[in-house]
Amino acid sequence: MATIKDVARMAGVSISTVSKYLNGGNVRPENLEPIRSAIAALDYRANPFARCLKAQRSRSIGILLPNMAAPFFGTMVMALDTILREHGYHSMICCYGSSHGLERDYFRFLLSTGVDGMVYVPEDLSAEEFRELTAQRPIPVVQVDRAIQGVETDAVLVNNMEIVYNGVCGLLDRGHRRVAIITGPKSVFTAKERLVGYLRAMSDYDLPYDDSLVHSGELTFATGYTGFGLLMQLPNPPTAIICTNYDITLGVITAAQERGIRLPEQIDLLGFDCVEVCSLMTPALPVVQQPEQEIGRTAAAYLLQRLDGCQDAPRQLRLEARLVNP
Amino acid sequence: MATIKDVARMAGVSISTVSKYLNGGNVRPENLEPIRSAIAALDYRANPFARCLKAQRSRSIGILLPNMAAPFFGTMVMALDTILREHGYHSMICCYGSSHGLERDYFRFLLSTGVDGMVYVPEDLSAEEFRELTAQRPIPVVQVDRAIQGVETDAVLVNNMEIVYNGVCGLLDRGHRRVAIITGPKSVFTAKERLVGYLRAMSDYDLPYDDSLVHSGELTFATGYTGFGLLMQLPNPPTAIICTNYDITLGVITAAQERGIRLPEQIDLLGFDCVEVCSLMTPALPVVQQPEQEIGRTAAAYLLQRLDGCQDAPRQLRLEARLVNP
DNA sequence: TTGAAAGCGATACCAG
DNA sequence: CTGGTATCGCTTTCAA
Repeated sequence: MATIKDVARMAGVSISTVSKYLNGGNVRPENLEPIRSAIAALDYRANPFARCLKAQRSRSIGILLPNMAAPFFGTMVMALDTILREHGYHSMICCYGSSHGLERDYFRFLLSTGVDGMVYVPEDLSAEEFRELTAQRPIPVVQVDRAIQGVETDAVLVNNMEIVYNGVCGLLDRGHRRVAIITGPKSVFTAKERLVGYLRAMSDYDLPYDDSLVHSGELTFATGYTGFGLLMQLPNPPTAIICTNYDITLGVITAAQERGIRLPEQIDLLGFDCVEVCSLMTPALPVVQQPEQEIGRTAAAYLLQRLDGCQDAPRQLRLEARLVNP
Repeated sequence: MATIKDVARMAGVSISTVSKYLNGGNVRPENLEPIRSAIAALDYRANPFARCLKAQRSRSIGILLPNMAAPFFGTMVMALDTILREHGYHSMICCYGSSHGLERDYFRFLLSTGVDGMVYVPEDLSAEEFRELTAQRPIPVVQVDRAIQGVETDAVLVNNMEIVYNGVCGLLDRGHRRVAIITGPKSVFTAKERLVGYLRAMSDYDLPYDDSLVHSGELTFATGYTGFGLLMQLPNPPTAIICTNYDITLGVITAAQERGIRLPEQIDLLGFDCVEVCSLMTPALPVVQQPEQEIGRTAAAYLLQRLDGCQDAPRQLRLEARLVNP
């Protein structure tokens, strides 16, 4: 690879002049052409490491999330990445999956990689751990989809409580009285909020809390699949179920089909995130759709503002999910 | 951030000694402890840019693909990334979407970023352009899912032709005679191969080629959706349709539902990639499932071997897709 | 405007 | 084994 030195030599000017040219400084007109052609001839490209070493910034953003094979996150990340790129940043994506040690490791890793900022979907980190991790190198972080209680950063969230409340009310209005919920671990922010929405709706309809109707586990297909089985075994099984993420919904639908239970005739269902699937069932199943793209775009905008020096108080935005096929 | 200099000073040794300690060299036992505690006290972490500048390698891999919100690519990338990471590499993911200028731009960008190797799902680059792009900085590239004709790199592909051939034969065996295909642009490697599989099956069953049964467009929902409409308007519409990717399949199913056409009773369908959806339809629709994880893992393995200095002739592997719900 | 020179932080050679 | 030093490629003073 050609270096700036080669360009300087070939153009017959000094290194500094080339550097100035490269960085938009003023260069005597008669020097312009030689520099330009030298760059072209040598196909010169600045070494990014040398540049970052000097500049102390990488123009890269860390993105840390559980899983990007899930359409929700995949779509969100694409939107995020597009905006960041338009502004000269590129992203380093890390997925910690369900392995909890990884979340902390990757957080460390991204920091050590020299990212200028971070978009973070937290799952298992405490406020204290977060602070400890970020103490060394304070960079702007935007929390997305979930927020660690007690950590004050920009956050782009969704109105989980309300949307589930509305969804459950819909089921109750249709006459259901035994409505179950299959949801993620209580430690996960979104799972907790969605559970609250469910509980509040049940309570508003004067239905007593029934522990056997609340099934929580990992945010996986298996949780939905086995959860459905367990609910069906109850002496008094539910007549409707609400799921709180993509994989759980798929698990439930699959389990129902395998048992020959027809949705929504025999068991009513409110799905989450998997609009493609729910909309294609006959009849279409109601499902919560989150504004993935808007989430990504907003997170990008917030982060870019911070990178631009914005010092406003941390903002916490709630975007609206909507009910499809209600 | 603390530098190696700070550590050296605090530990009372020279910079070189610290460096040696860091890189697994031999250090006098009594120096070990001071160095260790200095590192801990200062929370020292090597500056990645300085390190890369010196080492002339970044330990990062570029991943260039059309779209990672698609489950096929999302899953593939997750598997790929996991393996790479286990071997000390991290990945830089770029999606060029449907915007063709981007493919070349991002290729350039990834190269300029200093990646040590690349995993590449090509779409619009010619062999010549590819060679031109890679000429400057020769790094190992593994082509995945698709391969540019005339470019000799490792490639991990799928048996597109055979699987579609088998799928179409299945439809023909069930008595269908008018089988249509909705597929991607002929310029896309996989679309072309899948089309060949279709044509060959039709020809093997002595069915004359009918241009109106072959609909090709972008690999999008819209193509499937409108393609279905067009096919239905034919004076003599098909009785079965084969789709050749995720979005197209979704588009077709949606269009069918909106028109109240029942699958597979009225129109038989062979889907592609969207196993979640097809398996949950009643009855389940046959669908081609690709070994996403294996593709990712194999690509990673190939690349790691090259990074390790392997100079064998380029390998081209065909993994087997399979028919689900046949 | 230009160019010499001092770093940025880490590695590796080589003499001690 | 240790530590001084040159070097990686680039940016940025600072004099001229």
